[in-house]
Amino acid sequence: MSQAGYGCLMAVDRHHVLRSAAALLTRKSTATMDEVAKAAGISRATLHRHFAGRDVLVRALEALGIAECEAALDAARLDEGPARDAVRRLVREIESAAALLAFLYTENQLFEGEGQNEGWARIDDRIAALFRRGQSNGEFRIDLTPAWLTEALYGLLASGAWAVSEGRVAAKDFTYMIAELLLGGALRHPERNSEQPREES
Amino acid sequence: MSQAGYGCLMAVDRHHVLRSAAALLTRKSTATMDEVAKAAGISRATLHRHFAGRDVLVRALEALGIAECEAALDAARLDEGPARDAVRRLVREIESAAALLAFLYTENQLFEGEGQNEGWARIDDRIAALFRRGQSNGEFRIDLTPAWLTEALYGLLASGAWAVSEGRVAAKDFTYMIAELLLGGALRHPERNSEQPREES
DNA sequence: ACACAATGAGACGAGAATGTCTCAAGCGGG
DNA sequence: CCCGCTTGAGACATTCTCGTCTCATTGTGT
Repeated sequence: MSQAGYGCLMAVDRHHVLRSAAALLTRKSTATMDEVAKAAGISRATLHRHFAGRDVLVRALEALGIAECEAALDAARLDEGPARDAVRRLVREIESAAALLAFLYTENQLFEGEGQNEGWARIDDRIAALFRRGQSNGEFRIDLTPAWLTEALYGLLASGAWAVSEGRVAAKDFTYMIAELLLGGALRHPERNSEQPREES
Repeated sequence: MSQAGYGCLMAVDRHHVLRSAAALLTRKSTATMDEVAKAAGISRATLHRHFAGRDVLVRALEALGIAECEAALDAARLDEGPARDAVRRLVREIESAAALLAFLYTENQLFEGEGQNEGWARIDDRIAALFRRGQSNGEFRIDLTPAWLTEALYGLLASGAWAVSEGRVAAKDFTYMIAELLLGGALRHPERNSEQPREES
């Protein structure tokens, strides 16, 4: 039983369903199971065969988001080089998961008592450690706590994802705007060379 | 008919109900009308007598949020003095409405087609104009668009409100952390005197 | 004391979403 | 070719929330 071999028999693969669900729920967090099924191109019955209920689906999305986040954290090599560059790498690596993150970030408000997945605590710790490293370095200011900087990063990712999805900012500017605002803020700093508009490849 | 005279007869005042609803819906955006009523200390029947339906309640909350936002914008005197100080005044004035704003900010994602209240457009314009003024001034960097800075302010307000409500950051640091991160970013700037931790009275 | 307005409690049906079930059809492998 | 697995479509009961209704109670002003 249970699709042990990921062969060709599985016409609908969990991953494709999850991606579709993430894309839909990001835009409309109250979407029906029927809408989720239609968005994935499968029937509601099949959706239920793979995810026994809405909460199971959301938990699976949470696991996906955590996995993508940790993959981004690994790829960003947070403990190498200047902390500011690590932050830029992190934002770039996490961009593709930002919409899903935005959904989960607001959805977590609903879990209230149930206690959230411990994966988030691990991710929080790794990001906070990066900011702490930057503070020890002397790169980052010490009057903003690592916890708040982590929280602010989440907020900016969510804002950026929404702003992009509604066309208020260009998708190509996503990484640059988030990273530069988080690092440098809105103020102009004459002595820093933060004036090249895009070009971050 | 219909309580034309806002006298002493109104035992339950709309404002108290709206504040309770805002506080509850900020934490649990899918709260039931029954939960909203209990949170306000009234019965569901009475709640329905004042707000004919859930959408009416949300619209009233939206109107309240817009009103508080515009009051904060007025009180902050955005066009006086340096733009950076105007931003600090704005964050301070808007702090009391931040939780409500956070709820409405995410709720607006659901309105999809219906077109959002024009009040938000006015508020967006006023805030964006502040950032534009700072850019013309030379105070703010020009590689971050006013639209994105406005969006980022919303995101940071929401993050801050949630972080405070969950105890991840201290409520007394709310204004300082949001304003300073938005203005100065995470990087340390040796030549600027941004190192006094609190003290913003 | 009386009348009236507002509230609280609860019943009731409508509607939507969910979870489960059955049955027919498609499709690949033995 | 036939078998078995998976899917799609739909029916069905259940649950939840909503909106409306009624009725008893409270409290206030005259």
